[in-house]
Amino acid sequence: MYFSKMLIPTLREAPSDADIISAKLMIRAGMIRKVASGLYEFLPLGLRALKKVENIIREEMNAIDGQEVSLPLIFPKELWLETGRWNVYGKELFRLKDRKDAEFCLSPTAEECITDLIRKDIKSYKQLPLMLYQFGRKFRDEIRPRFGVMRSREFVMKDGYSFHADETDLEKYYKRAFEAYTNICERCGFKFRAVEAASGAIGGSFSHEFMVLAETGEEEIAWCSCGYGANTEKAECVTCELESSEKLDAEEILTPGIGTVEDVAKFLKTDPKKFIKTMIYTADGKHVVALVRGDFEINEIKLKSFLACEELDLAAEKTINDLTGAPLGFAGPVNLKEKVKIVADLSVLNIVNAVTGANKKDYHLKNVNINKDFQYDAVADIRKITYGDICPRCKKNKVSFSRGIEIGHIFKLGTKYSKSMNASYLDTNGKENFIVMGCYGIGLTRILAATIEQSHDDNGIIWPDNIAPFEVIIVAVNFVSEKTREVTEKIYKELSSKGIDVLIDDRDERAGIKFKDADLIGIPYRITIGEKNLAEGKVELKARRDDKSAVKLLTPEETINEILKIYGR
RNA sequence: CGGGGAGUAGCGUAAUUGGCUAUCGCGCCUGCUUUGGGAGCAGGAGGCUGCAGGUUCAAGUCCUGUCUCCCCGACCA
Repeated sequence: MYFSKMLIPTLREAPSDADIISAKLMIRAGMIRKVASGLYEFLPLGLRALKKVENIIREEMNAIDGQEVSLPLIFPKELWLETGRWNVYGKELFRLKDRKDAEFCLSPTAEECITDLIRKDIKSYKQLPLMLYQFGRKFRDEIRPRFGVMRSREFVMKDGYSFHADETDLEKYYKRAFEAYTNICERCGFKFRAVEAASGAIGGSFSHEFMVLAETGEEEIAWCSCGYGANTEKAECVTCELESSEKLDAEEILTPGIGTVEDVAKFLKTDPKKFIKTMIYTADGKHVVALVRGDFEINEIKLKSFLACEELDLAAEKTINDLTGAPLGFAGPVNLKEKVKIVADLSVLNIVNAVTGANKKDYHLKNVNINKDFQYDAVADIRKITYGDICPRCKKNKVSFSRGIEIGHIFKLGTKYSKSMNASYLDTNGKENFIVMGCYGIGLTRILAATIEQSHDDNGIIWPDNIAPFEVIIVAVNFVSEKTREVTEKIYKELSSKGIDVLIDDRDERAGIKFKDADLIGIPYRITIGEKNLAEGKVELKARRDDKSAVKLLTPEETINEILKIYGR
């Protein structure tokens, strides 16, 4: 492939609205262009890299008996009503109408469609297990698209769905899928971690996220050297130790205009750990009180999943007034139980002589004790894990935190979709059972961005060997020279015949420009052919990841062999 | 959804209290000279200043509306 014939519009400067390094570099390298907020065009170089990723994923999916299919991008509302997700999915769902006013949505994921497909064609245990997957555009109307292709409104994803006779078989397959995802991450050259995760709008009992470790990641993960790892949305929290002091009698204290835990603690010269923080929520229209220790925070995702509600929001100030009889900042659990459901976090169970709001303007209570001064309806792990927390698995080490980019997410769905959509099969006894499902997603466009976040320098992208748009770039310093041309063509032909993707920079440009562009677009290996070295029968070979000094002077034959060895061809 | 900022050539940008033919760099085209880490000289093409109204002798600049983009916030009682 000749550089001069390809559309690779590199830029010296990134557009001013590009917000992270990977977006800047992808645009500067001529891989993508922005069309509108969260919408991008893929140019030849970008698409080539995307296809490399696609092939790796395809190989791994085929290796776990996946079969590739292609589902529509537009789904009818009816399917989404069956599972209730037409309403649950909310504003993120792109909706549209046809000329007859029938409603549709653009695919953000395809559980409904695939379940509809198999319920029509799977009737017997003999047809199970089965795994179908596809590569496709996905659409999500993000609140705030940003970070280039990392959080865009249209993106490319591989989504796979497996179907099983029972949980045991799903369990077995889930492990294989986990391995396949691990392989994909390794083949893409990622530093990554697979962690337990909350399953969100997809649902199901259990899920793992594959996180590429990067400071710019939007997700936070908690992990321990014992092997435990979880998204902080999901990470379990251990119970706090019981305090042994004697329980005193509750007492009202004046705290004029002081509402936040921090301020009251300072005012009373006590520790936020002695506080029971009272958070009032509205869950699907009903009020709920959540209690948590003063120095901790409520994990709304845990709370939401505990309450099994669809919408959860902090209550409006007026609601707080009506419910507690006091303004924001003075709510407490005492005398609230009759009015509202109270869910206590594990962390409040063992506080003795706690401080809480008094449900009275400018007053707090001290020496409040659970079961003595107030009751609760339920207790659950509903707080956010935080610095200093002990690992919930080994219960020995303190957990560590890292930031990550979620590139893949696999779920044990169980019968969530097969039940609501009535997808069943007959077992060996002729008895009808719901099909047990798993689902496996991975974002291809996000993989590209994540790769660049993890692998770049001041000069540009540094592609890992496996997903580079080209594996080798030949910089012909002076392509007009007969000799240069001859050697270039020879190396090109030899490498191409072995399936190596080679880009020849044949442009009539100065060497400096060619080197800068080669570095910017990040091709892993560069062969430089110049007349001085050629007079000695030599060409240069340099890996993009090495610095300038690591150049090898080799004969064309040696160079070819070296490349073939690197790529194992 | 709330608050703030910004839209000028493919990219990055300038334009004083409203004032002359809308600036400069990169990129692009032509020619000459150069030729191993973003060359030099000369010449050239490219703009409905986001869009629609308004104020004015005069609008990139002021006003109104609208669209788009970016940033921050989205509540820890």
